[in-house]
Amino acid sequence: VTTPLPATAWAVLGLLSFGRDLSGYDLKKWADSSLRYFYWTPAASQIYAELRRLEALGYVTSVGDTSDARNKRIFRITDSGRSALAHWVDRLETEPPVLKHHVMVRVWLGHLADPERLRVTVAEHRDRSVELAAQAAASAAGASADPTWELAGLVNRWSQRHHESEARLAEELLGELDALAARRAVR
Amino acid sequence: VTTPLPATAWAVLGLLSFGRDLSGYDLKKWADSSLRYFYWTPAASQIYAELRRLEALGYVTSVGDTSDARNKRIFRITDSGRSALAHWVDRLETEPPVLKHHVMVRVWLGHLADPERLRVTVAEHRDRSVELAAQAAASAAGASADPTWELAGLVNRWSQRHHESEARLAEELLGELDALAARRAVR
DNA sequence: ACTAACATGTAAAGCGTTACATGATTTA
DNA sequence: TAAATCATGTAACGCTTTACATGTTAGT
Repeated sequence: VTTPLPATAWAVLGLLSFGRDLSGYDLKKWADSSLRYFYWTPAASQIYAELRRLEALGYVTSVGDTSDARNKRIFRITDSGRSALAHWVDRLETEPPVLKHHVMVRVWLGHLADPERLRVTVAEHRDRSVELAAQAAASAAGASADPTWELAGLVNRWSQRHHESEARLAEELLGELDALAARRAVR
Repeated sequence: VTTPLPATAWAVLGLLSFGRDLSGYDLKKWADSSLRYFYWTPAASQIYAELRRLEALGYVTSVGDTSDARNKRIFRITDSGRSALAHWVDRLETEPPVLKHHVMVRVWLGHLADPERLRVTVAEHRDRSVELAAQAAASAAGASADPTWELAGLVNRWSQRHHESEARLAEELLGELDALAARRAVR
């Protein structure tokens, strides 16, 4: 029986399952440039908190690092951690994706809004999506052929397409907003 | 200056901005069948909590209802509430959408997973997306021509397309998973 | 010597959920 | 009259963030 843990804990453990030993600081940076595109990026303080919890569970250990001593604590996943993570991944009841689309909430309340400002909000969302798609594409390009990374590469490409799709939907919405404004101007 | 409030509070207030006076119970039901597709549906207990907060701020009042007395408290948005909500909607700095895709986290960790189970997980996500798209389409169909509801209708159609896109991306991913399995079988 | 970046953490507070409690109303 | 649904709420807990504290190391 696997300890019930929030998905974020498994995600942090997952970052350590790709064969590299990393510090909390490194994990935060890596999360910002990978996890971010399809899941979320936890605050640094939370990463450290999760690492403490994972260590208490015996899922990670801090290894006395050879090279870069500094102040760093380098973490490594344990066999027990890898096994627990594999069980979590293999669970068939998966939580549905969480989507909280603050932009769409505003559009939905558009009857209270200035149409021009609404337009700007949606256009900014489109631009943000284009940017995210490009970043995810860059991540995907840097993928290795190593079988450990093949699935991660698939997810990178999925992320790219997801954000491209968001941009496209935003663009369509802009068109509809304009059409609606035109109809209202006629009246 | 508008009181800083979580987006969920504005969403609840927003539900009351369409001209209907509703109880907490009704708000929960309506959120489940509309807000859900592009934002999120708060727990019933949170809706009641937000209503109390909104009432304390003077953004809603409970109106002595004529017809259906029961135990119900019917809430109505105040002028002050409508004005505060309009200011929030018109803010230009919009929080980016929050996406936590638990399915993709699992695919990303696919090197630890049973490929067949991974396939099932993705297929279930695709089916769920198809279902959500259909429900959002049903919501969109029931939209009125009333200008107050025009934007809401746009968001309904956006939601439909969004979930259709999710289904399509999942389908593509399934194809890539199969291709990957085939390549591995050859080796 | 100074600044920026590295690196780890604590404390407080807010958001949100689940589980539970309570009672009224409708339907069989 | 029993069950289902309506209807509102409380309590406890967990997740997550922000703001802050602290010290180190690298570059200029």
